Amino acid sequence: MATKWSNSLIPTARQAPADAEVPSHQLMLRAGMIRKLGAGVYTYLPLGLRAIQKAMQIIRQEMDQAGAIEILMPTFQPIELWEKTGRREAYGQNLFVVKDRHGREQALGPTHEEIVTELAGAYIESYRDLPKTLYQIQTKFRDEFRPRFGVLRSREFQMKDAYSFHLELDGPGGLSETYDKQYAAYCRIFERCGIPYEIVEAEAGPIGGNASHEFMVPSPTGEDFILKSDKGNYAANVEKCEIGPRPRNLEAESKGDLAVIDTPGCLTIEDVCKFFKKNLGTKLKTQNMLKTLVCKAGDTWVIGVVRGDHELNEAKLRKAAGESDLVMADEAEARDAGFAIGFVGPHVAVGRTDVKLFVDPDAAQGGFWVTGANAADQHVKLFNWQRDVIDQGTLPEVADIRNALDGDPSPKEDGGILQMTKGIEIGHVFKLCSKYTQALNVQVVNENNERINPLMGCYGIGVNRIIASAIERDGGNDEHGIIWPVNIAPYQVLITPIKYEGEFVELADKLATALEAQGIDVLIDDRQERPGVKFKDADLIGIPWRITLGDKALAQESVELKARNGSNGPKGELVKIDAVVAQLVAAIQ
RNA sequence: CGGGGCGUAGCGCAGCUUGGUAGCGCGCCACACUGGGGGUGUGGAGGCCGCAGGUUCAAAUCCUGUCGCCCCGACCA
Repeated sequence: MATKWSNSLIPTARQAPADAEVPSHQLMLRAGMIRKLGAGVYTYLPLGLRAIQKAMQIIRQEMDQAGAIEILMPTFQPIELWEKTGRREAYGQNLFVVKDRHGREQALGPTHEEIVTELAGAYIESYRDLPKTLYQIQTKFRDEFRPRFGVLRSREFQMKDAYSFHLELDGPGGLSETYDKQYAAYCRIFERCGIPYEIVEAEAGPIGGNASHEFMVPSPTGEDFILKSDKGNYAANVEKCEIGPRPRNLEAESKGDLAVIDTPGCLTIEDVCKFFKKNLGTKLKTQNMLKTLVCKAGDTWVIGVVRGDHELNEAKLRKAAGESDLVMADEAEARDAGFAIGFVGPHVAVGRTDVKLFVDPDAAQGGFWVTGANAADQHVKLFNWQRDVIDQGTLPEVADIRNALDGDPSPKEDGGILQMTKGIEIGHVFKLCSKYTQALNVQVVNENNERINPLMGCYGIGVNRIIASAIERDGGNDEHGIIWPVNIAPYQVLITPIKYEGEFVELADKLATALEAQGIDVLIDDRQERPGVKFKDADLIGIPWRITLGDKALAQESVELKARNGSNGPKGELVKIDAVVAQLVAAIQ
């Protein structure tokens, strides 16, 4: 049976709440798809639910096609598992932890690596059981520090997550094979959903290579930064993006003597620049300063130096230093170890055997650097690498350790230039290898009866984000409302009788029944509203095809057919009643 | 976590400075007119002014606390 508008719950609104900033959020609220219950928590009303279910159905079909098997794991998870893998710490505040009546802590799952690995440990015992790919679609919880943009960053959301288990990385049945299958399935899913996407390299983790990819919808409202070479042969997210070779010159001569300047309370680069302008009358640019960041790996201090206007990339520094456990140093601890946090300069490394010094090429230059004086409330100017560090017996290592920026050279070394855009992450595929099977001591026996940790892959899709991205995408909305891709639209056809009475009732029902017999879902606007109201609402909720029933067309035994995306003209077209079903079937399938 | 702001009807907002019986637009209900792009009129309903204390004859308004929400920043999927 076709849905009658009056029987559904579609609370459209003329105005969006003031706190809805981005188009998808505003339109989902105005179209009556969702209702906010609290920060980052939404009820899905009928239209929202239908859209999400359409996306889920496509995902299911493609997962099944790719050989994955659906299961459903608990949201409510023993905290011990999270402690064993170290992710309680790693997730930190983003992990929801609840106590039961006995005071035991449980996590509300933000993802399910621990749970699925435990499951595999219980039932997958032999290489004969491999490979195996399990997936689920369910609710995840993340205590986002700052939920925003409606459904794009919420605290409770729908995710498809798949996990695969393998004996080997390569070859038949290997992790790479399944990874490629999932990758291909993702492409089909997003194509069927009708959303434009780009695939970028993401931070790969322990085994390197192309071990992780993110699927991004290009959009100014995205929160992830993507860099693409203008040669079209490289794309990566900002955490991952390497930068091509850049000139360096550590040996440049100084332009004057090192001078200490009192800079009371100037803890940041910005502070120092303001101080120079205000108190010294000198215009100091951030790019003429050196930012010296103190990190720690085990007992070793690792200092990363980047230009004042650049950002340190921790993952790059970690790789350059060869220290997998490198993190930003605790401030108090660093102070105790002799680092004047806020006033650190690269020459702090001089004479210290417990410090490794790394410098980004853009910072490894001559010039008149202003940087910390390694004493509280003091900076120095005219810092010079050769004189103040190298001649003092410390050799800094030059390495790419900063985040890439628009205009940087491509790592492909083909003259390409990186360009920065923003995107919404809708999918992520990742080779986990044995991280979790080791942590949770899951083993299988191989052909030689040896016990080994199976390799894992994980593959996630943000279902809500598919819906929001479909609206955010180019052509996904206009000044009147949403424009759905046909495959994830809440309904494919909206029948709008100008008057819902008499022969129009019968005609609407007849067309709806005929369309539904062809597998097309239909919403009938049976409300006793003025035509203008119905048309405005139709545009707002964005159903791809609208059949308008009115006297004018009926006099010619016709109806009006209009595509929401304008593909059959701004006013649509007149179609004979007998022909409209066939025409829609052809257009939709 | 730092800075800023906001909580008054379903939504958008005014009222607060200078305390004196709570207002506007949209939406909602009834009736009439109207009837192909949010129409018009008349009449209505709807608020513990986030919550708790305090000051006062009197608090939406002033004070204190608290909770919630939002924005910017730092942090992070």
